[in-house]
Amino acid sequence: MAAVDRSLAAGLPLFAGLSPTELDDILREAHAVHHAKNSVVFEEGAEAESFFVLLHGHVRATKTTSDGQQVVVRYVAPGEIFGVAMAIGLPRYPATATAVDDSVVLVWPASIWPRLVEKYPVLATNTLQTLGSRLQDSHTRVVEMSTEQAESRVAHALLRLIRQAGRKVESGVEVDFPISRQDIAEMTGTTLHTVSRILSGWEQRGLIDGGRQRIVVREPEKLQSLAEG
Amino acid sequence: MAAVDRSLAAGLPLFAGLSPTELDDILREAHAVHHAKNSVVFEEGAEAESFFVLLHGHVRATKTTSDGQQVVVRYVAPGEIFGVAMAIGLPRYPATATAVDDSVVLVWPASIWPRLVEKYPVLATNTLQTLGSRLQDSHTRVVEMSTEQAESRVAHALLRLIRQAGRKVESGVEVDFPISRQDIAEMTGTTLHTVSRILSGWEQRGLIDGGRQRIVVREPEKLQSLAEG
DNA sequence: ATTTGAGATTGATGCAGCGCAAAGAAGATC
DNA sequence: GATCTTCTTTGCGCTGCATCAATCTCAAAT
Repeated sequence: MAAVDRSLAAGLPLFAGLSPTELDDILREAHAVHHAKNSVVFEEGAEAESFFVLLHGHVRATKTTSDGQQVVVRYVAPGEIFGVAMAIGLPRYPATATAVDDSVVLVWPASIWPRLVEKYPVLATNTLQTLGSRLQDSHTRVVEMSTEQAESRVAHALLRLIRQAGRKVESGVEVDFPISRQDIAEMTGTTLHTVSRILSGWEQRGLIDGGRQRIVVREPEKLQSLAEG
Repeated sequence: MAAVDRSLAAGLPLFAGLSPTELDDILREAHAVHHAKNSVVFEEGAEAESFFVLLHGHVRATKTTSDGQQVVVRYVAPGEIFGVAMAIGLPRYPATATAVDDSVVLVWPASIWPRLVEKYPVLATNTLQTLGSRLQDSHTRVVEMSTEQAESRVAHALLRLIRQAGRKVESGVEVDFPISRQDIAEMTGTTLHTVSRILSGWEQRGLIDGGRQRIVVREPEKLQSLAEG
């Protein structure tokens, strides 16, 4: 098992309130794993054998319906814990996690979670915060899908993407991992075609720059006003 | 402050793993409050001064958009913890909670949550489970709203309602609190009109019995097959 | 018993966005 | 550099559901 350096993990929200020694104790049980772009970290329905922290890269969580349609549940940003099925009492992963970029994750055996939490209860409270903000996000999405129409939903989704994973470039802010129109459709409950039309429109109006699996937002404020209808 | 009898709270998932003495210690800080039908327990955006456990009745959580549209986030069943803003790091309630029936809730000051969790870490892990299943529900809803059409979504919502709050009657299973077509519309992201048409159709086919703020499901299996498309 | 207001039904109309189709553009592979 | 694959664009017809509007019904209030 590869030893994991403390400096990689110090400062992550999950480990807030732990001393360096305690952190070392926790990291001793982990190992770092590299995932190539487009490789699957874990599959929906598989036994939840591990839980994870994303150190570098980006991971997409998706659910698939019985008739094969995919829905993007969320994107995991560096520093986040994910795959916590065990912590919430699920024996299996509820979604599929795919690296959308070359990524590095810390991996712990799920079986040690109860022991770890008993020893360091702050892990539970920190995870509670993470889960809480995910729940907020999910509810926000439900509200948006209930009340807004496609263009506003796509605008909101794009704004969220650049907030969580935006990289400054000369012309604006770019989503810093490869993302297709299909992905955005699966995030917003529309179709590839509708998203393509909407983004083309925005590009003509100079709000964004498009490209193959690339989006640069030039005018976040104008996008914001579109998002609000 | 009214003393709360241990027998009311023993056996609730939130308190799993606590001894009777520990439970008493926690209940000492709580008081029971009655809420009349249609009264508000807490309001979206208000300072999160308390957290709650529902002992009896039913509570609806809703969010309101800037333009005044309501969305039903979920219904709280007896035994559940709710209003846990503080535990997930929010200074304000993210939704409005309304008693849809005469209800009894236990109330704790939110300020004691950190101290309580420090003393009884199992509270955090139990809350983690609750939050996890809520997150699952919310994701399920996102998936349904992305991929299913109105009739399936209403069928799913109704099945969930009778599962979580169903009462056996001679002709089938009844949702055991008052629920309007408007409420169901707000749960499923459709309109009152669409829900009314759908339920009328089902009633003609003998799947359900309707009534003013009343729904009895006669044929859950047929509803299930509708839900699956 | 009457009133009143909230909830429910039902019809008519319009349109946002989906399904389908076909072609073009940009990387990936060899 | 040629081929292949994946992603994207764009046009068109169609339909599910929202929107608007009118009416009906029942339960609680007085």
